[in-house]
Amino acid sequence: MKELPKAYEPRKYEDKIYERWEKSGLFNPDVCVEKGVADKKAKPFSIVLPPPNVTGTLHLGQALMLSVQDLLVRYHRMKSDKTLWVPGTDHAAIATQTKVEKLLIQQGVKDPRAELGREKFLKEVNKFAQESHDIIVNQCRKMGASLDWTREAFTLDEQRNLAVRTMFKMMYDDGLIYRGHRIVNWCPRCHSTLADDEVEYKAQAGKLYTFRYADDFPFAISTTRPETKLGDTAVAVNPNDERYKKYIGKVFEVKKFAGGPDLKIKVIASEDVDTDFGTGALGVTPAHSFADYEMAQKNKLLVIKVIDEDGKITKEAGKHYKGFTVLEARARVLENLRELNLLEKEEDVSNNLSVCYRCESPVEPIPSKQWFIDVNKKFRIKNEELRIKGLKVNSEVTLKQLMSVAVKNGQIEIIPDRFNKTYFHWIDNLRDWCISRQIWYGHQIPVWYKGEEIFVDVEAPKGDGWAQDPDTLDTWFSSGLWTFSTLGWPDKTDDLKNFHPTSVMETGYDILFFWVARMILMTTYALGDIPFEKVYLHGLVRDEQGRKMSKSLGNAIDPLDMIREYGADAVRLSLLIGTSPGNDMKLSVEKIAGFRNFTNKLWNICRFMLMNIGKDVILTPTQSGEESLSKTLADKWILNRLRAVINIVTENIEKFNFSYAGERLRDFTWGDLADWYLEVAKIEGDKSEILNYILSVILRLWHPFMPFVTEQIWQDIYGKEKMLMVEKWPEKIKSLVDSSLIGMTDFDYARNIIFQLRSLRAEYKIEPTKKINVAISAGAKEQILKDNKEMIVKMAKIDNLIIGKEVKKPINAVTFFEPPCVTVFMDLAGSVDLVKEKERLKKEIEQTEKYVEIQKKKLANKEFVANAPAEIVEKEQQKLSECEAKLGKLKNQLKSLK
RNA sequence: GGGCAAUUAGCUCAGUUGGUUAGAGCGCGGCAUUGACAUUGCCGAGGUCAGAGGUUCAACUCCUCUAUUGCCCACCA
Repeated sequence: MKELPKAYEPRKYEDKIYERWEKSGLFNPDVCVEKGVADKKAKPFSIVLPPPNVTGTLHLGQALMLSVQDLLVRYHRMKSDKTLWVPGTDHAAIATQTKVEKLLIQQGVKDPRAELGREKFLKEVNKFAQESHDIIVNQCRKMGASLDWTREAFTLDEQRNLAVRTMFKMMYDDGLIYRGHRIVNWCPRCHSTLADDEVEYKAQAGKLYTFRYADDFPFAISTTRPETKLGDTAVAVNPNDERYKKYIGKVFEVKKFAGGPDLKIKVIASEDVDTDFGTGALGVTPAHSFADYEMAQKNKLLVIKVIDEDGKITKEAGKHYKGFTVLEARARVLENLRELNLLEKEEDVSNNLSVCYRCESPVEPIPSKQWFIDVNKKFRIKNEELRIKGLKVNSEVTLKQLMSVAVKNGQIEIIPDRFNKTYFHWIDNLRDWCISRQIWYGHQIPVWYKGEEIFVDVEAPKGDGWAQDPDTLDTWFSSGLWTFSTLGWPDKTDDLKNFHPTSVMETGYDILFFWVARMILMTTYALGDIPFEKVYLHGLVRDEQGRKMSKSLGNAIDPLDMIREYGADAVRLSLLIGTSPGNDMKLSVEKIAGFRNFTNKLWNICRFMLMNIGKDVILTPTQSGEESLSKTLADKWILNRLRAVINIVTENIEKFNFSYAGERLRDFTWGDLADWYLEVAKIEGDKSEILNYILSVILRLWHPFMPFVTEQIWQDIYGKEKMLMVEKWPEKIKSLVDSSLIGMTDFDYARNIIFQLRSLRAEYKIEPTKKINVAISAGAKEQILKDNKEMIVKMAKIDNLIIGKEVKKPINAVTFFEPPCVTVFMDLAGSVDLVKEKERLKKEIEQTEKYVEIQKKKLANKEFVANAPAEIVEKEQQKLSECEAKLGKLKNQLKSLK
């Protein structure tokens, strides 16, 4: 029999183990079927990995996501499901391009895009992306992620590009994608549009200025952005506002506003105008505000663009302003207004500045011609195999409705469910999605122009003179296809048939809208099916003080450093235990170190068990027949505990309560098994079979949580032919013995006595040299003590135990000193605690009796039974029988105490 | 402005559909130790479960209000 080294050193084993796993091919479900690990007809279980961006290295958020998903995947693989976990990476358009631009600028290229041109620039980006990809993929391996690398995908590879083009064409033909001149969010630094949810808001101290357009303008307006007023074409007032009613419909001409352009200001009415804000009159700038644009549409106002794509003032604002930046222009407008004595008031206000979520530069709403997805347009459902409940083929729906139905009808379950509300709220407020981006890195829009002609198709048009739209698609457009594009769509592949819809989508709640919602949109539209059955949202990983981890704060924990120092298993446990879905978690190095201690503990538990199993026994993992293994009270006890823990762990993994499952398993392993059972085993001896059984069960239970150390132990014990990764998950045992049955409570009773005996020396200040005899009278429980006398004596570290009738002097818990021995007399049958216990039981019985009475009356009430829904009556009935059973149990307990 | 969540031991958090005496890890104090493990074991201190009301035989758990903190959405120019 082999022996394990004294301490577990993750670094020595992890890479080798991963290599063996990968080489075995068993990450691939097809190989599992081939090798008989999973049945061909087995239930499929599939997850598609949320693709990490190719912009950097693995961070803790991704470590968390890999831990959770690998836990699920390993669990299902061990349950013999046909289990697939598809890896991939995301090209992350703007993010990657921005990063490469920064790097090039650092290298001395002043304006990378202008200097290199599209082709050369993209070459640089691709080079960077490839390097970054290699790093991150390798880091996923370090975490132990059992991803099927043979199916790896990239959001920007050939297959995915085909999917994107196909999708674009489909939506275009359905009239869902259109090109329009609209107000869009524009980032002057990225030089691109942004989707609504790519805009973030930062609270800022600002100023609210109140001024008149001109001396002869009848009233003043208020604004925080005076520079945009160069493009005003109207003033909106509330139609009920007595002050301004008379002006509605009138047009005022303003000559050289603030030394700049001539304006024609029409006074219009709008219910949305708050009469109490500022002067109650709102300057309307149709070109640079979403709300104003809408008003302009309604009132047929001119749209004058005064800010351009560089964030500079256009010539429309006149020579006096042309070419200035927004901030410069603001100062200039104010200066002019002051000179003209038009500025009436300046107030400090806090307002929200819109910034780009990637580069944090201020975002400008500007009018621009872009591609949009229309979320409100009705179209006919054409999918032949429509699998969304509540919809019919050929009926008319909007994309919004599709997204909403799939969740509302319960086909997609979001965990935790409170995010349902957020999801629906988001859909309600959703506007058309601007999908074109003026960046180079991404899927180029499959649209070609020749003069006035437009051509939209999957492939480029034949013939000369066609030029493809230079813009690329929003990165979320391609990510939205991820669950099915990775499985081969638009081809009708076996993978698609077998593994779609996927079982679980596991990701952070921060991209519920960005990504999860878009996947639902794209999938329901393209396939007429849901993308996944369950959405499990994890929280953000924060530092000890609850701050976001970031490089600039210097509080970021690098998962790879942690893996090197404490092992991947410790990192995984620290991310899985003590966390709950949808809630942020705080992580510290100490916590990871704590779990490193546990991996080592498990190692040593196994090491010890191995030493006690006996050197000549050839071990094979066992799964059944444990009944015959229990010989002593302690055996019975530990097997009962083990059964309970198998059930708890299994049930809670199924319910996505990974933290609880792990905690209970740890409590069992450390508390029950190591601290108690193994100590007893030292005394009782001859435990080969039962230890072998327990060992093979706990290793399997732990494997999804900490795959490396468990696999290493497994192979050391059972040989390299056997791979724990594909061993069968322990069966749930349905007929679990009730915890109140003798096997459990009796050992707990004995354990209790041992606790008391152990503290005798301290309590009575007995010198270490003296021997202790204990005389116990314990009433009804005396038989237990007699049966387990030897074990108790040894565990309690006393010298002799005299039980029951053997006690000559009936004395209540006093000591009798008799050098060189000490005899302690204990009367446990009449201890104070028992009196308290009786009182407690009586009270409880009283309460329960009352309840039973009430319940009985309720159920005797014919009116209630006849009118209430059957479910409720049944539930009440159940409650009653439960309580009656409990009452019986309590009475028995009370009896046994007397 | 609208919404969501959190508030339990010094710290980080569990507490599974209301039901025995509210738990764990870390930290703290004490004791132990030569062969599984100092990356250890045992014992202990420490909680009016944020506050107030309500429902109930029974509330950390359900309801209402209040306070504090965090997040999301919208946005008033």
